[in-house]
Amino acid sequence: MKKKVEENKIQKKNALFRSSFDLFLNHGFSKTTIADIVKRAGLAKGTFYLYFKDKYDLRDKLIAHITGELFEEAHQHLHREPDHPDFETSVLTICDFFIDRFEDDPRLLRFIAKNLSWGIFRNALSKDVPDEDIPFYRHYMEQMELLHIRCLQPELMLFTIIELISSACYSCILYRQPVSMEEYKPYLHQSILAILHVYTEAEK
Amino acid sequence: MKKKVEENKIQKKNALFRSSFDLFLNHGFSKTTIADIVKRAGLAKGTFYLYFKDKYDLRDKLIAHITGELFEEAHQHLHREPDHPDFETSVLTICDFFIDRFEDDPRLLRFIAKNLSWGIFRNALSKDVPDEDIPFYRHYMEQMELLHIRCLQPELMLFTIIELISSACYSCILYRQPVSMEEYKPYLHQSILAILHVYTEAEK
Amino acid sequence: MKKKVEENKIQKKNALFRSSFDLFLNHGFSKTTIADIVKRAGLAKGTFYLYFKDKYDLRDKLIAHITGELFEEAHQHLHREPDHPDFETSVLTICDFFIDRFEDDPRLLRFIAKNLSWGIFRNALSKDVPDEDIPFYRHYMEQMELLHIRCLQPELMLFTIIELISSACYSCILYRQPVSMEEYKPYLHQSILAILHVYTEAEK
Amino acid sequence: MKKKVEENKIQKKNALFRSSFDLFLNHGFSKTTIADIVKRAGLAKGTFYLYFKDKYDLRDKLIAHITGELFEEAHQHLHREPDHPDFETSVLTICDFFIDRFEDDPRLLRFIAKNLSWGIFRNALSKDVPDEDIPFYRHYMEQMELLHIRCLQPELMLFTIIELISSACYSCILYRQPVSMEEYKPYLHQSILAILHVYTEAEK
DNA sequence: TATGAATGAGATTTCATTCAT
DNA sequence: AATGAATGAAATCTCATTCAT
Repeated sequence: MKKKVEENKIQKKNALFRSSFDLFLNHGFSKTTIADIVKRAGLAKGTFYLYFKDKYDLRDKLIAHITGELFEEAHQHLHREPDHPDFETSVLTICDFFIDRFEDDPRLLRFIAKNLSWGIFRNALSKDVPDEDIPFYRHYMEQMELLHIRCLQPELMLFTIIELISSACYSCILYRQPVSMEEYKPYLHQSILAILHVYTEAEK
Repeated sequence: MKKKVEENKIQKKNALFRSSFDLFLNHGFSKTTIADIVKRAGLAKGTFYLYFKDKYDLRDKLIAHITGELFEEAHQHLHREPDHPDFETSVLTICDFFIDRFEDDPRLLRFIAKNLSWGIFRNALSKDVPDEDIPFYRHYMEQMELLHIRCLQPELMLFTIIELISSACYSCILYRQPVSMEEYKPYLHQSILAILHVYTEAEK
Repeated sequence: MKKKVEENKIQKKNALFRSSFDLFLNHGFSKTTIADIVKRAGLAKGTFYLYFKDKYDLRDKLIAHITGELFEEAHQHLHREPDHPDFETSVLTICDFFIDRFEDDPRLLRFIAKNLSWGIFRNALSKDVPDEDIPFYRHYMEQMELLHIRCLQPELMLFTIIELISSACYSCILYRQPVSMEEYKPYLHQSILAILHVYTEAEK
Repeated sequence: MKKKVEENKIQKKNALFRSSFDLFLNHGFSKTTIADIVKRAGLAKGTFYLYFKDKYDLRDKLIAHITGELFEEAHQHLHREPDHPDFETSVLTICDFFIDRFEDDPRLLRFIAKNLSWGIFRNALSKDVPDEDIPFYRHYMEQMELLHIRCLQPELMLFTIIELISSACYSCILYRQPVSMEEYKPYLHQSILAILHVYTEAEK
């Protein structure tokens, strides 16, 4: 019967995740109060403190959670492609996946972009996905090996590309500055390819 | 004698800028209260509201102010160079100027990076600097013309490079993630050059 | 044991009622601050907002509360009379009860008169007093029936008389304008009787 | 040339009257700030204090001013009637004049009713009207004499009637409580006539 | 006389956190 | 483990009044 209690706890935690996620997206982190979060989760105020130290603790754990899911989705998306695309195509496909995802829900973009650091990020990418085969980061590395791509600094390459994509999304999608994402996308693709070459060309 | 009043007002506004700048850098935006700001500026609480609507209004105006100054500095810095460098060298020089500036004062980096949007940015770059020669953006455009560089999307190019630099500074300088800036810099330079080519090569 | 919490809440609310009542009477509504109210009630500032939306909300609820009590007193007072007085005598008795009550505590008069509307009033009169005998208004109606008084508009009659009494009290007791209540009382009685006849004569 | 200065001062004072009148009616006394008043009057804040001690001083003077004008209007209105009406008809005519006036502008009613005392009132009625024949109160007395009406307490009679009318207007016009003014008016008329008789009958 | 920038006490309100139940 | 009433420090913002110009 102890299992039931354990399940119950996980349910409560998830309720708090879901509730705070909605509120952070809709009203922003600093305008969301703990009272709001527990109310929406249907729990009492005191209960919050049984699961999280404070609002910041919740936020950090939430971001890791969300980011992990997002890359998991990206990963699944790539798998759905019929053939084995080459590496460059794979990267651009994932880039476009993120763009579409963020255009669908710009609030998600705002929340993640304002709060993400490479540390949390890198962590989320390598996290063991329950009942799944391979986490994103390992997959990324294996792909390069498989395709005989020589890259001495694969992490720096990934970092550079991801930063480029997320900066661009933030500015072009949320503010349409300096141009809309539709207009910027061809240039973004070119820039990404150029960066790929920077990191792989020399080693070929 | 009306001038004296006007001067006085400018002094007060600047006092609030300086005071809030220090506090935002040292304790962060949300932990800085208006009481702190006016106290340090040596003014009364009500005075704050004669100059700014609220803390957010102050922040936005402060960021535009600071960013403008920063690019002004970058501009001056480039002028100080002995010879006429080529365009690529100019860009890398400015990149390194920002890196140095932010390594000197990471708090400045943190404050700006979390709050800057390309909109404010672009504005700050083109703002008429009183009693000054040329704002940064105009200078940038003129340089390209002078050096016979063909670039159909100079603004997108600038945007891409600046986003790349600021993302990299944020992550490498503030968190040393994924690596230190010292380690990342050569790759950053290469990426910047690659992007320059994306935007100029085709038109040559 | 949940009852204890519930009781405690009622006590707190009453403490706020009592404390604000004293302060409103002694210093007036607008000069009384919430800080004053909670201090006197021995509670924390935040506690106030658990019970009332703001000072205005408290005032309205307090007035209804007080008015209800006042009519309850009047009701009790009438019952204490030895014999069954006729209707006219009853009305004058109640009139004099109010006059005495307000001369005893003119601050009460000032507070109520400035803030009472017939809406709140009417509400307070008929409010179901839990575990109490009969609210004033119902008693008033029953009395008329009992005494075979025909009155097609009993509410308008009551309204007219009460307004006359409260206006007179306000002016004569608080400001002795145009004359003292002692001097005005006989005329007030005559006016009340005249009004009673207006509403009942035609139907005889 | 001194006259010009004097005129200027009167103009400013009137500007403050007009501005505060509008604001008190529209937003209520306590929600109107001195800043609002001077802004609308097109004057500087300091100027306010050259004419009034504070907001309360302004309010009291304004009320007297308004009330005087109102009775002046009522007076004019009565004069416009073709024939010499008898006294009772005159009183009901004036009653209806006030009702119409207040139904036209209920905000005026609210402002006056909340702030008027018989003292200010009586004063306003007797004030020497510039360039006019007789102030209201004197006219009222003369009328009774003229019509051979014996009334030992004319002021108490006037007081009682006016209180009755203003209470009724306040409740029936502003809140339609207990009924609309349209519905209440016949009863109000009857009550007024009954009161007239109380004060005059005995002396006939 | 007129101005309006400056004041700063003080009002309202919020909210993370605690703790008795 | 769960609750939610209570806390009270602290934050924002208002506004009557003053006073140097």
